[in-house]
Amino acid sequence: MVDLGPYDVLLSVAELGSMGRAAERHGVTQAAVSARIRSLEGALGVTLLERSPRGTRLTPHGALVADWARVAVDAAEALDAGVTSIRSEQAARLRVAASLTVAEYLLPRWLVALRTEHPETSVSLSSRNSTDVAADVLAGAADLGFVEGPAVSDDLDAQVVARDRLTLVVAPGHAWASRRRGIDAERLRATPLVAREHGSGTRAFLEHSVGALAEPALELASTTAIKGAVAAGVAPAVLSSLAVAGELAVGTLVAVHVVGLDLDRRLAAVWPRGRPLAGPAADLVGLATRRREG
Amino acid sequence: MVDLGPYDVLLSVAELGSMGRAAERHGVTQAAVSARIRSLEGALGVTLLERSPRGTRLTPHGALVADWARVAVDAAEALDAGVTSIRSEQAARLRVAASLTVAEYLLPRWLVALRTEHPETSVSLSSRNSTDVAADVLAGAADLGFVEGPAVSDDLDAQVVARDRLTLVVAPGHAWASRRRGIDAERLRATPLVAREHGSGTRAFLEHSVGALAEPALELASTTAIKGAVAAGVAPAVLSSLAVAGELAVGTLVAVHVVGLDLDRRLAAVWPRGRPLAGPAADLVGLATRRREG
DNA sequence: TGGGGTCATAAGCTGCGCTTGTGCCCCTGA
DNA sequence: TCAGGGGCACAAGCGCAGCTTATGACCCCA
Repeated sequence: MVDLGPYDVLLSVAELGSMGRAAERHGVTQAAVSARIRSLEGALGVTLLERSPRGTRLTPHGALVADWARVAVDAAEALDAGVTSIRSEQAARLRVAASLTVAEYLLPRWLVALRTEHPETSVSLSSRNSTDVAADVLAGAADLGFVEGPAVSDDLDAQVVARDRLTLVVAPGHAWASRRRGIDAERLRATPLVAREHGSGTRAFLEHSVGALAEPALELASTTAIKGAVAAGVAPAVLSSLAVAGELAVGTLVAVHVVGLDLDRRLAAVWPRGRPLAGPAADLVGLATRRREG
Repeated sequence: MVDLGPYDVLLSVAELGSMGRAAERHGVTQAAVSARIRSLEGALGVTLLERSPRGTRLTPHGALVADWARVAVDAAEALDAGVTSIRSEQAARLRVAASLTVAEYLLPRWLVALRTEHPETSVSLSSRNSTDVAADVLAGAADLGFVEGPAVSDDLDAQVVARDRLTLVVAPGHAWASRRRGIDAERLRATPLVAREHGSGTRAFLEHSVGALAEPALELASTTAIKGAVAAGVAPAVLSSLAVAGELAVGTLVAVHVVGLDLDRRLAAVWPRGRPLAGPAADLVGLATRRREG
């Protein structure tokens, strides 16, 4: 597996314009940075940085590699922020409970941002379904919750932090893929889908919107596995737009409109009613909201 | 920086259902896999795998971590496939020249797929603008090219492998973000944008569609930097839908419709006319096409 | 009841990447 | 004109992470 360390360093050098400053940011020696970059260049056989006595700039090759690397490094940082928050810290200053869609796609990046803006805040995350999240927050087992759909309890204050849309997706070769008009809800109800095991909030929301569904064609444990099965032509699936944005852009999956159905969902932060948000919880909600509202 | 090795192993274990088989896939001992997983669990303070004498399954915690990890590992693999193809191999069996959008967003994943389907194929990649790509292919300096927009020369055969759409994006707080109707082309022409240095094919295509543009508000070296500037409210930008799909889904950026303008683009593979595709070049084009067509 | 499958543990070795220390080069400013 | 500082590169030595090998415990099934 690739070691992202050198690429992380490369990105810092590119941003800061000097190996010395990048070394400082990473808490290592300038010599270490120099060696890392050189060995990276050695492995690639091209120079990535244009050195000068005044500093350092990316070469065109370097810019391409840096763009690729940014994606990987960002994903790795999100992963790290996520797993750090899972580590059951008794010392955690902020206990968050989140439903699956939020935990899977949104929270890691929020945690990365929170870490840079408020490094002193430690977060502990537990992933539950939406009703359990509400229960945890009401019982004081969590300071802050994130749920799918409208507010679940009158005893909670809520703030919408994101939206998504349940999206019917099929493989590019599927008959539905070329239907410009989409399909109707009846057709969807009658079709076996690829679904998540233990049908989470997504499935409940879908059944609430279209009515009872056919038995799943296949039940899988992870969203990634579902996407793979759909792309392989097993059956269609209904997933959050957050989950399939990349695949839709690249064309690995195709979205199919469902006539007359509005599958927009609000993703909201919730906390005990009447107790104004403060401290780390307010930081996190503010940061999450800012990502949408500017 | 996070070491993705243990997560890669975790994903293999989850997929194969046993540490021993995962060890085999990675070419290491079962003991090494066991140790890696244990140390990962130790660092997190939770168990990720449910061990049994018949094998191993993800716990709910494990499933969440695995979904996060899949994103990071995939990105790292794409990065690795990309840099491997930059390594100027004299032994390369397939020389590819690609324009920036294709090189940045599409090719790495194609190369990952090519590596698994045809491990014996080594690829060398050079990133040029579309006209240079065509010239390289015609001159025999590249076996296969990928260009933006319609075919550039009558001496080349072409095959559309993907589409994208140039997209006007602004920060969520920008005045245009709330305009349901979008803005007209005149407004776009008159507005200084954040642009890429040395305006690549994207800028040329845009000027071809809407006419001469205002002087850029800011010129930056990487797409990532442009997205950051737009999100920070510096100015709008026009980028490939491939570049902004994730940000649009999450809400970090907002797409603005430009009335009466069709910015759809075809991304095509090109090769010398009359010489039917064969060998590694045919593999790659086929694989890239299949990702769209099923 | 033994054989094949699973995972865990212990001991020992290897190699990668760090630090420290130094050298060279270029620009700047007194 | 020359000293100083900031830039990067090179060499020597060390520490530790993670591997392998070898073995043990457990469970299931024939």
